[in-house]
Amino acid sequence: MSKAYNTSLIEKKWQKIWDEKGTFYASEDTDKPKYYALIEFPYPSGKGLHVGHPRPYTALDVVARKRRLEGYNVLYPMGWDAFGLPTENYAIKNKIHPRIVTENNVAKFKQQLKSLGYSFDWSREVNTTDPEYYKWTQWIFLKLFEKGLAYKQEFPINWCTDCKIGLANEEVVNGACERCGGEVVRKIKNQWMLKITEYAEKLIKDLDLVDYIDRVKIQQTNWIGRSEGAEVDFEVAGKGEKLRVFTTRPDTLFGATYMVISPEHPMIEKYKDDINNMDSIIEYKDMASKKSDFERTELVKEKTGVEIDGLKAINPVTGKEIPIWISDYVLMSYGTGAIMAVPGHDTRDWEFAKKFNLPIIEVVKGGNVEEEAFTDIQTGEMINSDFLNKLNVEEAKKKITDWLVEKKLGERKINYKLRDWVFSRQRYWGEPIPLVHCEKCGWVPVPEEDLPLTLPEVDNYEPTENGESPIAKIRDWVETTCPKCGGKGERETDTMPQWAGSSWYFLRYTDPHNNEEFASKESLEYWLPVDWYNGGMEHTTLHLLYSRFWHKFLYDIGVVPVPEPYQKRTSHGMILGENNEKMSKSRGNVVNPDEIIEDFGADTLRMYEMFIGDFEKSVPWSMNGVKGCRRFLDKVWKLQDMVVDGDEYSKDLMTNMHKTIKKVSEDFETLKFNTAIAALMSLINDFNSVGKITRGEMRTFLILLNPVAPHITEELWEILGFENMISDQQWAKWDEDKTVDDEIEMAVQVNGKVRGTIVIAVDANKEQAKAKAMEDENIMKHIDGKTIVKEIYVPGKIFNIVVK
RNA sequence: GCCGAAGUGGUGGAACUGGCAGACGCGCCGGAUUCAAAAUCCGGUGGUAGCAAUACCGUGCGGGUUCGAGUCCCGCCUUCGGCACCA
Repeated sequence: MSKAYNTSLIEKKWQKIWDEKGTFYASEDTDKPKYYALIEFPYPSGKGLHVGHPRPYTALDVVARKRRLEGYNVLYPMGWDAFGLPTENYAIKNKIHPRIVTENNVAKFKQQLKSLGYSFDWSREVNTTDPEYYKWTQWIFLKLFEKGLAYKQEFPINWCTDCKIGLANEEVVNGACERCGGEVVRKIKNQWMLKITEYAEKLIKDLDLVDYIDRVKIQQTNWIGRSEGAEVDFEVAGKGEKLRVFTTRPDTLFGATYMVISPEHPMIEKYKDDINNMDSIIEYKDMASKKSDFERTELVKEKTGVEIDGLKAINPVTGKEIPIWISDYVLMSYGTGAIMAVPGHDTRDWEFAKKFNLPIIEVVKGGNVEEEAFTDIQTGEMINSDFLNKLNVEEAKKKITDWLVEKKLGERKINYKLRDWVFSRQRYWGEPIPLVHCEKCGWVPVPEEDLPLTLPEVDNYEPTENGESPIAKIRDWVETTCPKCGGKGERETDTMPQWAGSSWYFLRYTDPHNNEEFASKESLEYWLPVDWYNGGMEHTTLHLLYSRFWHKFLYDIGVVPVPEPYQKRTSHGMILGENNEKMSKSRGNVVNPDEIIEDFGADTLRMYEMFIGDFEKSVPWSMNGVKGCRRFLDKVWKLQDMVVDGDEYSKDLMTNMHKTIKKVSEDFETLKFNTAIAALMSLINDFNSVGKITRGEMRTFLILLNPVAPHITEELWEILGFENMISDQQWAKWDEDKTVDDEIEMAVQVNGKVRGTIVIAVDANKEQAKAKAMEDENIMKHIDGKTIVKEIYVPGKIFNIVVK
């Protein structure tokens, strides 16, 4: 009889062996094909590991372990994305240095991850807050600066009027400060920006080069939001000045009955002396400035706006004077900050025109513009549009654009929704931006040999009264000499956003201890691109896009060898509480992974998270489900008493063995971990009904289960005296011919309803199937007395008899 | 409001390319074992009717295409993720 299945003993034992032997270190053997598997490195929060973390980690651990058995040199690294707001806020509250907070959190996370038995190469651990790491984050920033992709621009931040600090969007709740409830307004700051828009086209086009799940590609494409259209100049009456708009519908120009500019548009300031209702304009501006962009979107159902009294524009094709309004639905950050309003054919303009009683002109026939805007571009025909009349929308677009270009009234233009990346934070816990401002030379980079520019010590991590980062108070750090002219200079006191360190960490993993370069050319050549990157859907538009941008930039300056960083991108669903709500302390539905490991073992937790449901969907936690997985592993443990001699598969189990190898092998590749495990469960049920298994069957079974449950399988491998360790073996192979049964059960339908089943050879023909079917009483009953009008026979699938 | 995704038994989910809906697990019911319980093992388990064979109904709702629809098409509803009213 076997010993009891003692999870904590077995799991600690193997974790120690793997650690000591360096079993999962990526080897230096570069003759082997490489495989680079990557998961999003965690933010080490003070709460410790969440049961959501192991889901993606286990999934790619399964892939990594399988790849090793398939003969690949695998890199599966782990690190810490450790700069960030929660740590900083914790530091402020508890007056502990964020570095110490980070160290503690990392230690806790690391211990927890180790207890799950992941095959990470811990020798390559990186930490974004380590000066030896952020030295290179700063270096990349300087390269961007050097190439003109970093620039300063005025950009609004969320400003809490009570705390007098800038807030992240997340900290603004219903227009109020999350911590003090104070009023939040938009305050303009001069900020560092990165020109991601310069890469907009490439970021869309090169999606063709990679294998991302469709919804990731779609979301990225939509986020970048390319649209073709035209910029058109409208003259401001009597001012000799042009007001430029972007439109995707230049064909509707004859229907433009008014203009709307953003409340922040510079024209307002410029012509303030000509504007008669400046008071109401300023009032409206103030109101708009109190809304975050998100609130402008969410709360503003009813259109609001104010007409500028004193300025008029001239429609360039009709020559008519039209009014100019301001409204917060027009944003300074998209297009030109001004629009031509065509209420007949744009829904927002229509609502606005109805509310303020502005004229609506129909220029595309097909709808009823008194009832609603007609926005169809497929079916309409131009009317009321002079030389465009009778054309369809597509033709009209082309003709008017040519006309505008010819008359120098406008030009073709491709616009993107994507905005440049605001790269400044007025915070302590981030990478210092390595620039010095000199009166004479302007912004000057810190020389490369002086990197890393490390964070100075401060007494207090709170931002200053005027919204500057706390490091602005450390005068002897701020005051320095200009690296260029040697004169007086001041350091930039803004730090980088959390996204910076995570935009290139996968490059550092390839050569994490390099002091000369962020990674050697050879390492990059060998390991890139990442073969499989899994992460959350919530990172699709920010992190994933930012890191692709940085990577493409590095490619363009010749320091990385491939144009795209990640060959394949997949995404996992969230794990919710048992009550189907997001896990959170306040909801009292948090599950602690340590307790699951303690009570059931790491293998059970790993297996449960893979079995819990569709990997790509969010799914509620279930304690009973955990028990079920433990029950399965108990059955696996008992198999050792059923093993009999024989390297071959027995006749009874032959087809099942080959089927299961195929199923598990394929499902692990396509994120269908749940059905792979279901197949292994079925197989063990078959083992139990046969009552004994050969060593050959057991061997294969352990190899198939190993990626999911590595500890118990290594232990059984050892107990049964198989050679070496499982991690030295080869992945199981299947024989396609042996995966199919000779005979199958086929459903027979009459008029599309199943009336019986027949057992026939897989390759039986229609006549044979029909003969069998006619033997079936119930089938005959439904055919009797009727005429057969059609027989549909799909070999191996179905036999359907249509009768009348 | 916009972008993306998803709705299947009591429950988590399965279902290849349009081909027996509910694999596998949980729960529940019955039985074995036990002084008893837990654990374990065996059997059953979508709904309605029927002793049964079987019949009808059934994949969010309403239509449609097809010999055949969870799967495809049109129109809705609900839930989740993301957001920058994107002209």
